[in-house]
Amino acid sequence: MARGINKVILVGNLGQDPEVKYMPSGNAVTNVTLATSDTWKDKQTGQAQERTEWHRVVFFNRLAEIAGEYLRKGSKVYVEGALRTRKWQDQAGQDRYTTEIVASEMQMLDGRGSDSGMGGGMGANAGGYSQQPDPMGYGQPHQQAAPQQGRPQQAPRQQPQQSPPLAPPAGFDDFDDDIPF
Amino acid sequence: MARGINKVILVGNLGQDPEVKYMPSGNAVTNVTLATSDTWKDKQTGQAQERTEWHRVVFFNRLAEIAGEYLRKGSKVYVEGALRTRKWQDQAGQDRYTTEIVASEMQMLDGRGSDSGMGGGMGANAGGYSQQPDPMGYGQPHQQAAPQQGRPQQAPRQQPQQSPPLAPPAGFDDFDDDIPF
Amino acid sequence: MARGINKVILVGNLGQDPEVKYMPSGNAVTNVTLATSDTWKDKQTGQAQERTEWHRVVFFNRLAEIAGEYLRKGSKVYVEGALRTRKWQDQAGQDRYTTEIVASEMQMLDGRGSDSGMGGGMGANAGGYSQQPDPMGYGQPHQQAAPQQGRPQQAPRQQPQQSPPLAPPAGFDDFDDDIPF
Amino acid sequence: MARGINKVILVGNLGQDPEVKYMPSGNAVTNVTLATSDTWKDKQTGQAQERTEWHRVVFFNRLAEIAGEYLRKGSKVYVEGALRTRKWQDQAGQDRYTTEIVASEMQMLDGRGSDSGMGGGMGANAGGYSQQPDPMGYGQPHQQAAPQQGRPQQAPRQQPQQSPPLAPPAGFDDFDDDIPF
DNA sequence: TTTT
DNA sequence: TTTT
Repeated sequence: MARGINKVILVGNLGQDPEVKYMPSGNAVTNVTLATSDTWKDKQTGQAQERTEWHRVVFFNRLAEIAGEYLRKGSKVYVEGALRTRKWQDQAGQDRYTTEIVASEMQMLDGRGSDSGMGGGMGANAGGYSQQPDPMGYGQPHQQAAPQQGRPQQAPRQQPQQSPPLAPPAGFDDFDDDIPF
Repeated sequence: MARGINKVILVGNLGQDPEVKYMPSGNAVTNVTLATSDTWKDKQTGQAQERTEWHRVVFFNRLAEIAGEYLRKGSKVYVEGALRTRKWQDQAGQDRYTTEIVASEMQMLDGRGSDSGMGGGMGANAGGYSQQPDPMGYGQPHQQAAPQQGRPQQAPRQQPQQSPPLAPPAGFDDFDDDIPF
Repeated sequence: MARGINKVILVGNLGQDPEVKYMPSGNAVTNVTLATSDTWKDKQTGQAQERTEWHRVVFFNRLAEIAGEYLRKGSKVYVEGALRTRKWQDQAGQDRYTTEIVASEMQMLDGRGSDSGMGGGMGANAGGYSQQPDPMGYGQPHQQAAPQQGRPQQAPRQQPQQSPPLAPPAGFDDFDDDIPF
Repeated sequence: MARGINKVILVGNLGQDPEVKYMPSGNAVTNVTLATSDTWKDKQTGQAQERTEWHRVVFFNRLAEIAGEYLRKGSKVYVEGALRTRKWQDQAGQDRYTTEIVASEMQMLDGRGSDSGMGGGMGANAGGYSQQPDPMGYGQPHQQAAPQQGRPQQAPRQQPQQSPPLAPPAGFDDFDDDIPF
């Protein structure tokens, strides 16, 4: 249950191909960066100005697998999620904070980046939490095929501490591992 | 799964106490009307103007029970949901349409209308589809107690056709009944 | 100023080309219908099911002109706006209600339907209310060229009462006309 | 104009009283921290868990003055805005990043924290960008009275660089100053 | 009436 | 640092 509302809605383009990793539990975690931009005319000079905002978006579980399979650099995507700021330590041992959007819904808005039959226009909810009783079995091929190949038999090590560590949102998924964040 | 995004976010006050009904399957359906308003100054006269918009909101299942128990006339509430336009026939047999917001999330924003310990600030997701593994067992007392008392042993008749009939969103819940809409 | 929040976010496809009309004041009003859909598997039969929701969206002023120029049947579009239910009389003089989304922001999500250089990805705010000091002068060509051609010299008559009449949102724009709704 | 959508919707409580500052241009900038939280039951232990998310929200111009006047520690508030990540240098000269929500709309949801007649339920748009022709002249008393008292005759110095510097969103307001961010 |  |  939530006290308060923490909601983010983004429509933007991926800056890079998604990075898919697997938790020791086998659950997928996919990170992407999404660009949105504003353009305006400078009042003084009349020059066109542009500022691009880069958003770190993280997908978990089934949504992570769908994102990893269907999104590519340049893909235009709708993302809905929640803000989460993670604390981590840099090389010097200093506290650092990174703010991300933990995605709960994703929808591709173009056909690029899709070498499958899914094409632009698919939609997906956070793994296992769809409002639909059975969202057309998206997860099946992923849970059986894709992850089987991509998932290392040996649980991957936690990344070294100088980079922001993976971190599932509390109570968001079914990780058995006890990962502080 | 969804193609496209259909999202409504409302913060408003209830015009009346909630109306709770039960489907033949025993699932709860709660209807409320929510007011939002705009005020502005008339350009000509400088007079303050106000327009109130009334929104029909419908809750299903567990969320319907929570809404029925904790909301009251005047309650301030956050509602998130989707638009759905239902077709029905008036007395003359003419097609009529009613647009409602099918709520997927609700959050009380004040303590009024709550004679329980829940108070303002609680949050609830659409029944059974919470992103939390177990959202503190809200449904339990409701599914066991409240509905048991309120739910008629005999399935209630469908309302007469001159009023907009109840209608669950397709694929939204686990009704076994085949209700067209 | 608003009391409460009345917000709609849609991503969908146009069912038809936009219908652009002009108010007696010369301000544009554009209506489109937007489709969003849900698909799911029937629990009993395992059959794929689909339900399409049709949304009436109305744009005013500059946004109406941009929508009329760049959107076409099939266009995928992001729309943000507010719900408004209008009352009107049918042929029999009976009160009828129509719920629409009054758009305050629009963004094309594909290149189709655009025979201009604007392409997919443009964004536009409600006429005159952009957060940007000068949103790149979108309105200029429209306010000067397009409307000049499309706008009748004689103000068009209000539609006959059997169809839902045009109606700007209260306090939303700068109409001098006094149109009840 | 925007390419893409960058939207945040929060409902939460202020962790502290707002901090109001004034730019050299005289424009107000108000910072608040907003708490949202999730609670859930641990799957293993059945223990209730809670995680609070803290959001940095920044208001500019007229909205900053309204926020500074009416919000207080503990106030429940609705905020709509956009994500912006600012780059700044810490004492060691290292690049640091801070993500904030630049508010474009704010609405008080309770009466606490308000010693004025405005009470809970008021709404306000980003200064000067309201969709209403004249949102009841909110800014007037603030622009004339409140800021006059609170605003130093001498423009305040930019904060030392070890703390994240003030930074208006690009193209968001009418600052003449050239502040990099 | 759209879309995949 | 809030809130319930």
